[in-house]
Amino acid sequence: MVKLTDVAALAGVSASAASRVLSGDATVRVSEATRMRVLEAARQLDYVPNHAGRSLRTSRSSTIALVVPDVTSAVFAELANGADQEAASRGLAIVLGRAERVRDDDDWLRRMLGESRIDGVILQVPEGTQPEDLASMVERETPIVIINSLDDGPLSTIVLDDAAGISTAVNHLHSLGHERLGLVGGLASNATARRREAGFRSALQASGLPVREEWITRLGYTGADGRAAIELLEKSAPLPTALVVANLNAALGVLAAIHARALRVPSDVSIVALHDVWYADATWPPITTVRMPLRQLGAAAVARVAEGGQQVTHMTIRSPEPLLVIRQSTAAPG
Amino acid sequence: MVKLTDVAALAGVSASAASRVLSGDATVRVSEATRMRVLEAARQLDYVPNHAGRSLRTSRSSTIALVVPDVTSAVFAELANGADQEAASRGLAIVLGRAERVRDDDDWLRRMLGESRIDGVILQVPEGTQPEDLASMVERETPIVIINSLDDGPLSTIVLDDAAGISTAVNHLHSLGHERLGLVGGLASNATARRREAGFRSALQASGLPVREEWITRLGYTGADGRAAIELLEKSAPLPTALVVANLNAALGVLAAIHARALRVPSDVSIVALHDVWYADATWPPITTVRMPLRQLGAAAVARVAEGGQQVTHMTIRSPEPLLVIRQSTAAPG
DNA sequence: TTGACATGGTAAATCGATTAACCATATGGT
DNA sequence: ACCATATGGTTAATCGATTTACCATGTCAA
Repeated sequence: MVKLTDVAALAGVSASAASRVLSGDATVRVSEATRMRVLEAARQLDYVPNHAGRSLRTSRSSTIALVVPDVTSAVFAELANGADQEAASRGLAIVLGRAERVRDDDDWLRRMLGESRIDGVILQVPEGTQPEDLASMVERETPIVIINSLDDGPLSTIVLDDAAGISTAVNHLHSLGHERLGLVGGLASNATARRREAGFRSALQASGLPVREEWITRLGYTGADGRAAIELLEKSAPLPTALVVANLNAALGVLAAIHARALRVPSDVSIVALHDVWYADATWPPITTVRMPLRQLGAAAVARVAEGGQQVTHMTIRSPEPLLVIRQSTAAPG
Repeated sequence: MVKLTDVAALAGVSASAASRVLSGDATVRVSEATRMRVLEAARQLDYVPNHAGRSLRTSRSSTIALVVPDVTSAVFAELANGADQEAASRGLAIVLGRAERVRDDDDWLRRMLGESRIDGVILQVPEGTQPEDLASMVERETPIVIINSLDDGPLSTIVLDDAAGISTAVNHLHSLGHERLGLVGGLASNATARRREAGFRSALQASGLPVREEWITRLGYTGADGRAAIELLEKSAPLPTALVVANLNAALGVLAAIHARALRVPSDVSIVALHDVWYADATWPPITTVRMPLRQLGAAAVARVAEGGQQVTHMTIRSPEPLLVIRQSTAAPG
């Protein structure tokens, strides 16, 4: 590997001068000619600074960890794209971590931090994690931001405007003429799920519709949870004419369970799900969804971590607004 | 952060001695008492070696990159689990890379290698990548293994036994009484897709069934590709009574397209898809799949990269054998 | 008693990049 | 003419861990 001294030698300057030129140090004092020779030498030798050397000296790794419960959740793709882009524009690298490993005691995150491989962390905690579970992270001086889950507490947080998303879904159904709406929600222990449920309730009230407790389930976000939700709702017949599903994965299960009962979507039941993901368009019928500003969430999280800062902030991403993507799972009732 | 000299000081030895003790150097010569003092000091101070320091000195980062075209493909989850586990047992870290970034010219991989942040690479190339596209990686001294795609060429490869997987699917359908089988395959430019198609042809022949070219599509692995495949097959009516779908994502599209035509699964058409993923169980009907040894593939890839070695090897993971997971998308014809 | 070897360590160099602290020469103002 | 200040650099220290090359003592055999 070619190193800084090789570049300096070729350019006929000291390593020190080369370093300052290459890092774009504004306070550097070199003649334009020298500058050019250094840059040209670096280009010619295809110089890439050694990360260990730089990182050791500066004690910064220019790397932040993005830790999510499930990388394979399609919701994650857009989040990661936003994060990537923001990181690239700041010269940061992102390493992906899978939150499972943060829970077991092999304790990936703590090791990465201890080894100084990571300057900061964006953490989406798994469903059901309580603020107390994060206590051990609070003392660290490392910037941490919790996304998409808690919206207060001793760590900085960034969340989506879940209530607005659900409200968009409710308004769509109401404008189609539905008056009997149910919610297939996440676990009550989950802060996101609570925000979505609160949004559901207030959207119904705003529309002058009744809130029927027996039409609200809180079983979780997986496909199996969605299926179970239909079983549960069935017990308190009659079913609502439309369902807001708080997560697209659950919506797959909901759809399957409805098919299994030989009901039709949307003629018997309309469905709107939160989060717009490729397979919303690959089901039958394709599912109407509400698209959330996940890309912006990712970018904001990187920005927040990169800027470090000691004070704890709580932020909600409201822009762009939740976008209704109408497909074929919603129609007028009856 | 506590460093080696802190530990050494507390234990009353030199940094040199502490280093050897902590790294478990077999050739070290220290008294048992000293050893214990060092270990105890490290424990007490909660010492974690600084990665940059170590990496700079040893010029190894103990990190390998796992680069896949789509982290959000559920197929990836198991692969990553196998890789993680093997890596952990070897004291290696894995960073996830998204292959999109390897293609654009910001050239993540080359930077990571240039910066010496990575000792080796496990690379799943995107559909349609040709051996020539990888030429620039060949010269590198860094260990690279290509997984799940090419099965020969100048770089080491590891693949699944795709033919055996497809064969398992064909045998299942044949044993149910199907004789008119179609294949919804991947792009012809894709090596995996070619292996699957070859497996399909030879399995049909082995079963004494005819190969009908008009029942073989090669449109790709996405949900939309699956939908398009049905449109294409439709033109050469009559449809086969059963379809082997080379990828579960495409199977979602196939299922949707079949529903859209008011045909029934499995009574009109049976479907088996390759790869067993959560949403196979969340569709209607739940899809019969063939589960492949992805975990073993991930582990083998890590092992191969970790062992470095200069000679190029080509390997196929055949164990455990492809496993048929019967759900409700397959039944006897008619 | 002396040389050889084992025992239990230590000192110092090294990896590559950054940066604080200098230094020589030129230029300008008074 | 001479001090002050630019200009255009260079030297050397430093980050933390590893590793090569040593160095005291102690022990044992001849």
